Amino acid sequence: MTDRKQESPYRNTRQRKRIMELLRSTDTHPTANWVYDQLKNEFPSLSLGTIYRNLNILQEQGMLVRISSGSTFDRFDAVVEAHPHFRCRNCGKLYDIRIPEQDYYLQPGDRSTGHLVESLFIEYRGICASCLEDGKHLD
Amino acid sequence: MTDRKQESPYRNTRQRKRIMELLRSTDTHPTANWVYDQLKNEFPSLSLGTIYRNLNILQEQGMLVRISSGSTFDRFDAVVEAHPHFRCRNCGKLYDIRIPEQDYYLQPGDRSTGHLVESLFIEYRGICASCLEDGKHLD
DNA sequence: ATAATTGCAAAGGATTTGCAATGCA
DNA sequence: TGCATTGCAAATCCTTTGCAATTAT
Repeated sequence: MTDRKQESPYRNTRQRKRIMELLRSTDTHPTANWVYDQLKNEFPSLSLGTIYRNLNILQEQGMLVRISSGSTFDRFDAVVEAHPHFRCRNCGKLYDIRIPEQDYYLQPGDRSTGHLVESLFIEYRGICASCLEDGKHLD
Repeated sequence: MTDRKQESPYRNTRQRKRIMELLRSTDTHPTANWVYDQLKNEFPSLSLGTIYRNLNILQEQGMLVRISSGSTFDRFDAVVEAHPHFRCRNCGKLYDIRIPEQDYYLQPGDRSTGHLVESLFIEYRGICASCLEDGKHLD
């Protein structure tokens, strides 16, 4: 492995740095608007557009993950490693679930996490058979 | 078990019936707009509002499931039973994965489904510990 | 008949974008 | 200095909603 300098066109602005720090400091899966509220005192002329642009860039860089929150606004998570979430259908909160991998598949009715599991949603992500076939993913 | 008549305030309009039929006839997890496009010839004065209202009602009735599609528009699935999905990061398509429950846990790199698995997203849904505690979910 | 449902159009809320000014590298 | 980034405001996109007319039960 040769070590070569990573050429990234991205810059490290104060705004971007603080957005990332903020997301790393919490496990509440904030919304873009929450991030904006937290930082607008620090940057009086901050705009929501800047928040969104940065969240998208940071996601592109793999620094954070976008969690689409059923039909309303998105949430962002600085914990990139795969881990299960729990969403409460009553209050809407989104929790991290930290359990060993072999215990990932909790059954409906399970309360071992303190939360009452009613249903499970699983989504794999990657490259589909069709795109693999014609190498379209190399575009 | 006494059998009593189910009192539902809902009506069975032609529009709702066709929306449901359409969703049952496909496994492409259509968007609201796709449904609208399919039906507007059949109902020349159909409106998107009607589609959305019906999708919400059908979801309420448990006839279909809303799948929030990372940051863009939602998709709907008439297969209500829990089953894993696969989302292609290249073409954006959403696939059903039909495998036995004990095989749910595919590892990154797995190609047993034909698709290349890169990551796994797991979300449980139910009532969180805090809501359970104060019975808030009974509201 | 009564109340759910429709079509229409306008409102809403989250996110994106064009552009001139700004500030990292 | 050059170009990514910012702030601002307007634009977009998906979804919801108010209202009067229609229709299922």
